[in-house]
Amino acid sequence: MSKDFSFEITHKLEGTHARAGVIHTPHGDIQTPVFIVGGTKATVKALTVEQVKSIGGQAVLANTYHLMLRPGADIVEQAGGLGKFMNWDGPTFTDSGGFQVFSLGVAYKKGIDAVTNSERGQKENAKSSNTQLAKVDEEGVTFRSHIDGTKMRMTPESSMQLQWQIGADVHMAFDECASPLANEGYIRASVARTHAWAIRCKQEHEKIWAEHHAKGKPYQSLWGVVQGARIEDLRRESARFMASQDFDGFGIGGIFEPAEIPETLRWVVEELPEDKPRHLLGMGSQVEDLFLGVEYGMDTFDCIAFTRQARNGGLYTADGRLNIRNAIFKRDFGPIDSNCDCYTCQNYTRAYINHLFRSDEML
RNA sequence: GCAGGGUUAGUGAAGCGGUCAAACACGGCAGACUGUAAAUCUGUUGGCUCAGCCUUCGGGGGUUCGAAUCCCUCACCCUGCA
Repeated sequence: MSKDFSFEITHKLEGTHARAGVIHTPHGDIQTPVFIVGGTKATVKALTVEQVKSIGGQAVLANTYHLMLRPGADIVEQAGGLGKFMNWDGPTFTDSGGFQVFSLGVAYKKGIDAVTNSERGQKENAKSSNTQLAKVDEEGVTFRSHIDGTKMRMTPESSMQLQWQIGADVHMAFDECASPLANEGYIRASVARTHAWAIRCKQEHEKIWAEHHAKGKPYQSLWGVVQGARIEDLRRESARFMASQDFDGFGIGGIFEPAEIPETLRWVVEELPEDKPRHLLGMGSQVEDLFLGVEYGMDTFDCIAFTRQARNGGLYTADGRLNIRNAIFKRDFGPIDSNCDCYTCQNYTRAYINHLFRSDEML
């Protein structure tokens, strides 16, 4: 069964783990390293697919959990798959829904900061959170829909089935993203569970692939997700384990403080095979983290931070970040970034964007 | 002309004798944003030489230990009746 999916490395940077390459998918090539654009609910918020393309977006990552709730994976399948559904003809990724186990579980109503070591996080963490929408057991996860409270169940097998229905080119294995504040015993048990789930994902994936192949449908790849928090032997063990399972690529999961990224990635990259792509899941809220990730051998990245920041007035320029809502931009009739040739910088002023944000205008 | 009601910080609006520099909302000023429960959330918002002090509740004058709150008066705005 030939798999219409491969990865080739075209360049390496001496003295680092950085490399450039190409991921070949049934929906076209992805030049790496690259940021995969967040399209959680089968839309890149506030952008048309043409706009995503015009700024260099090569691939879009959607979310299994969100699409399962709305509109339903079966509807996406009937529409002809994720790309067809959202009019994106390029490569697509789906996250497994594993992260929502975390964000609807221990991080529920606290935000991710609350489960990191940041000062603000510790303060937030002290707030009581007496309800969680997700509970983990060895077999899988029981959720309550954040939309209407319906009790639902997700397992490695069901995540695979849903992802095949949604039909992205890259699927993530169903994992548990443990809180970095959990005790070591919990984290070790969680990584063991993630490994057991990875085997089940792989088995289910092969089974579905055989069915699809028989019908002449294209391959959809499966990437294993490395966990292990900040514990070196666990991270290395997890990476070795995932490397042994014949996945098409790897996701690196977890929640990091920026300062912890280099060392953690180094542990993982030293254990992973060179010839397969590596995706950093939720790479951080700073643009600089992207460059750090490249240096430490990551090929693809995703993060919702930048689209969210943009929606809330946080804009990046060659000179750094600015908050376009600030009063100093009220009468600034220059472009956001004078060295940028994008549509917005070419046609609109800071004063106008400032006005749109202050007016809650959607443009 | 007569009779009622009203005038509170940038705006709207509570307060009706002390715990009032004055609730709340909006507006303003900033901040946050990690595999998106986020077009969301947080802080702050009279002044100052800032654990205290000063000036504010339409203007002026009273009562009281104490007034945004009670009384008199002036101004303006509404609503009825002539």
